[in-house]
Amino acid sequence: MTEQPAQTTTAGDPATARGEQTRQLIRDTAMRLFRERGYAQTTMRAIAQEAGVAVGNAYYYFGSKDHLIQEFYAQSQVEHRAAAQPVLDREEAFGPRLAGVLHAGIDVLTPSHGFAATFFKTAAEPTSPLSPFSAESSGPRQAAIDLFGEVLTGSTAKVDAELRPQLPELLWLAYMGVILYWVHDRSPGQTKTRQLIDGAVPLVDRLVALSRLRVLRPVTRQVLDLIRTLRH
Amino acid sequence: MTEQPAQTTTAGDPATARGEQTRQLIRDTAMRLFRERGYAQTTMRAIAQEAGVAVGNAYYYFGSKDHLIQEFYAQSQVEHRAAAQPVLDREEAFGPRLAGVLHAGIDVLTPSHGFAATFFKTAAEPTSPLSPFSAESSGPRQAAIDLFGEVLTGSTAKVDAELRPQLPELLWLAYMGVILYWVHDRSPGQTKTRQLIDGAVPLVDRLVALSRLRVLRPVTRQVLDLIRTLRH
DNA sequence: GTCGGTAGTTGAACACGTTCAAGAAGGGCG
DNA sequence: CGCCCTTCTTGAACGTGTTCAACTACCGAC
Repeated sequence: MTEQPAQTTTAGDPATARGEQTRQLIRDTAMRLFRERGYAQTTMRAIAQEAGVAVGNAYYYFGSKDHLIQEFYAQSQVEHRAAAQPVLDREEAFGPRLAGVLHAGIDVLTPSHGFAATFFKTAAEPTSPLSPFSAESSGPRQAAIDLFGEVLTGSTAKVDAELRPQLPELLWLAYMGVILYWVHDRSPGQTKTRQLIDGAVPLVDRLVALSRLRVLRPVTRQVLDLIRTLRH
Repeated sequence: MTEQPAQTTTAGDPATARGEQTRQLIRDTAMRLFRERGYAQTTMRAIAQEAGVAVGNAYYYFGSKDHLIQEFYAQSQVEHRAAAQPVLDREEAFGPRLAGVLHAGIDVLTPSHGFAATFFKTAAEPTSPLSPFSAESSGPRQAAIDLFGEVLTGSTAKVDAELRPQLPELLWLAYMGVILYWVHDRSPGQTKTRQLIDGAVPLVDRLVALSRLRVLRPVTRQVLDLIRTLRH
């Protein structure tokens, strides 16, 4: 229950609902404390106190402590898109484009490695609205998938016609895998995740190129059929 | 802190420490309630009450509510091993052996799909001792990896010499992937997970066979090098 | 200007996981 | 039997996320 209010934010209405300021204040305070102390160590009481509001007020805007995470989620996606822009402008070949966008994603997340790691557990719960697969986060998810669509459309790569429509989502899935690795990555500066990207991208690149080969056509088909079956 | 006591259970000493009975009573009660009500809906107070002990007593044996999950974890692994035995006795080819063992794993987990799903989130947290990658669960993990080792050693498959030592762990990783899909699988009876297994196993089978081809040797090497780099 | 309704705000209260100081039970040893 | 030490057990108390009935602030309508 406890719906997010700002249904009014349908389109550009500058001075929207009265509480918009409070909403942002609470969100920003929460993000700051998460970064400073970590997710578990940040209490709702602390957020409310630092923001100068009552505890219940935070719950008026955000259904739960977990919902504050979704805010981080959306914010990161926007930053990722922005950080990817130079890469999309600069690179033309598929491989470098993909690598650049993946690196940009990790760049954006890196300052939050400490607390982001702990909260991705919540994202893993299927019933949670925070799951990257859930309906509730379909907005940021679609934006992310679209970003990988741009990786593809802007590139010079020739892709199998059947594979092409599926590929953006598959690349996004691979990105989720990279993030899963990154979350568990204890190497200093998460350098291993960087190695993962640099090592895996050429393989993906080659695999995509191979998908057009006549000999491999049946395999490509088989894989794509399986994927189509497994999608919900 | 709060170590699990029964260090004494090194080998077969039948009437071990005094509290062993209590320990099992609490564990069994917890498992029953988890199945009946789900993980989140089962309170520690309820477990204690149903087991007829004080709340604090449960914490004497299990460091936290999450630690009770690890018990489920270990128990499932043992059941999986047992359920896989007929398959390993019956099948000789790599593909059917792998498929059989994967299906056996899902068979064991199926009755707990409802609550297992919610608790796998805890397993996803890197800092948690419950993570399948953590040191604390290295016991069950190694047992699981060994099981996939048996899938391989007992089979007639010819495997690339360099790939062979890595393969059991890779198969286990794939199994983790299957479980991740299963956790999110909302299809009735989780039939899609079954389709995933039946669809993916032939592909894996073919891939393993291809790894021996001279033409693909460089790629195989490249992949294996990457994996070796990424292991912690 | 006042009235009414919506949007926003409050903080005490609840249920939960967890901790801990206190005690009980058991057993080896004189 | 009495002593001591380890193992086990207790339940009140703490801090947490969350709820909710009550209250206030604002704004349009008359």
